[in-house]
Amino acid sequence: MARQDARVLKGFRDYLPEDMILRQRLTDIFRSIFEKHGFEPIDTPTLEYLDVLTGKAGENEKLMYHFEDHGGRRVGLRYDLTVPLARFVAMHENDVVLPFKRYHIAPVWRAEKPQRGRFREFIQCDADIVGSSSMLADAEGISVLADAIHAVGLPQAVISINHRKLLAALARLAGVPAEHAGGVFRAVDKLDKIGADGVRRELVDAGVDAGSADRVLALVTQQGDSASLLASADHQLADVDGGPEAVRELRALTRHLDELGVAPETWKIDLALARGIDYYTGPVCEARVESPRVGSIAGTGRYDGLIGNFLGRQIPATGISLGFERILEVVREYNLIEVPSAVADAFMVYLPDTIAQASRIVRKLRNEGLRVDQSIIDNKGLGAQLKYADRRRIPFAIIPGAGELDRGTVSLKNLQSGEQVEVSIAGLADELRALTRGVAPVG
RNA sequence: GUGCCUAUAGCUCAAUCGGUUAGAGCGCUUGUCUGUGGAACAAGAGGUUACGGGUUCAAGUCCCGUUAGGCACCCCA
Repeated sequence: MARQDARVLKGFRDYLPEDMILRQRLTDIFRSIFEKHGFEPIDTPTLEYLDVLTGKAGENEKLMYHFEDHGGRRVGLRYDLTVPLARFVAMHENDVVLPFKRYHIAPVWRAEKPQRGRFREFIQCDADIVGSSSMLADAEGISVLADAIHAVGLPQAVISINHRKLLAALARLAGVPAEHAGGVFRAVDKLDKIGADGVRRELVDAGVDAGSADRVLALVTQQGDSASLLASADHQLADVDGGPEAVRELRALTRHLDELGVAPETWKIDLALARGIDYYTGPVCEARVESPRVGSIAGTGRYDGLIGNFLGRQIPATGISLGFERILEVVREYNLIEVPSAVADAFMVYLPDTIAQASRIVRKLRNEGLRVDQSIIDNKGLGAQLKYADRRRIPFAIIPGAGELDRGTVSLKNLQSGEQVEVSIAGLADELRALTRGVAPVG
């Protein structure tokens, strides 16, 4: 018989139990941080009308999975969680309380070329605040970001903060015409990657004259601590449209960060930070790690125009996106999160004479909240069953020997050390709880 | 989507200039060993050399295409 090919699509992956245990642990950490900040969960369909996803512009359509469904509708798999949020708020305006704080942990799809930390199906972890113009909202997002970095223990993660309007004002000051502002953002954002000369070349290629390009570069590469950068921007932009407002907002934001207890050494103002997404309108922020080279691991930004596309009137919004897959790459590289070796706490061995009593003990342990795998290997000896449990990396085996049961006990074997003790059946649950504490899952 | 690199057993890798039946370690199965696993020893299974085509007396090795992975673009998490 011809065998069906077993294969998966490029950029799509299976997850083994050991993968999923770690992935679930990481989403548990993020969920708990989101909820600690008062964000509430929502979900939306994976499939949306294509025009909802692409909006009027339709420019990301190339990277989107889209097709015609059986009813002839043009549909697409969601490309991010932000556009669905905008549609969600517009449709449920009467059911949500503004400012609306929601988090959303769910897969999205992009038809990109896969690389390390880049997949075609991947999890996004977003938290957004809709309906607040206050810099408190932006500060809240950065606080989530800082907590997430801290909780995972990411080494040397740096949070850079800038403001889209500040960058636009600097470009205006340098003499760049407004229609080239987008090109300036894209070019400047690559500064640490391609260097000043590379950015200059890219600016000129985009149609910016050489003098303006040099002035832009000089302005965004000013050095100094956050306060002095803001002071000098304030001075330079005093008469530039949008400049004073941007500086005022960034000052408010950084003050709130301080009030929220976000450690000052975890973030810095970076006038060259732009971020690619074109719908950002206010403060933007990005976290990067140097190693492994997976690029940006999280970003935040204010996007006051997006939701209005669905509502017909403007609603301000700001949000954060944690780069789940890339953070996971860093976690694996540095072994940052210790996860239980198996889901089960203990493995109940099958012995032909004591199966009934063993099953009753298993039921009792499960009712007490312990995770117990009962052996289904009834044709092999004790040795083979211990080996099976150990290969599953279950930490303990319970051996319900007839002699022990007569004494009201079982043997409890630590499969790592080989140590074995006789434990009373009445005290077994407490004993197991004590022994497995510390590697229990979050929440 | 574009360009470059890579693909040999479950894993990590070897195979001279294109030359006989593609090897090794680890892992796996079985036995020594039917209430006590991991060690040791012995035996064994496992390969259309990613897939498809071509050149050649002869292809894992050279050429073309496809698929998948990596890197750089693009874009982004």
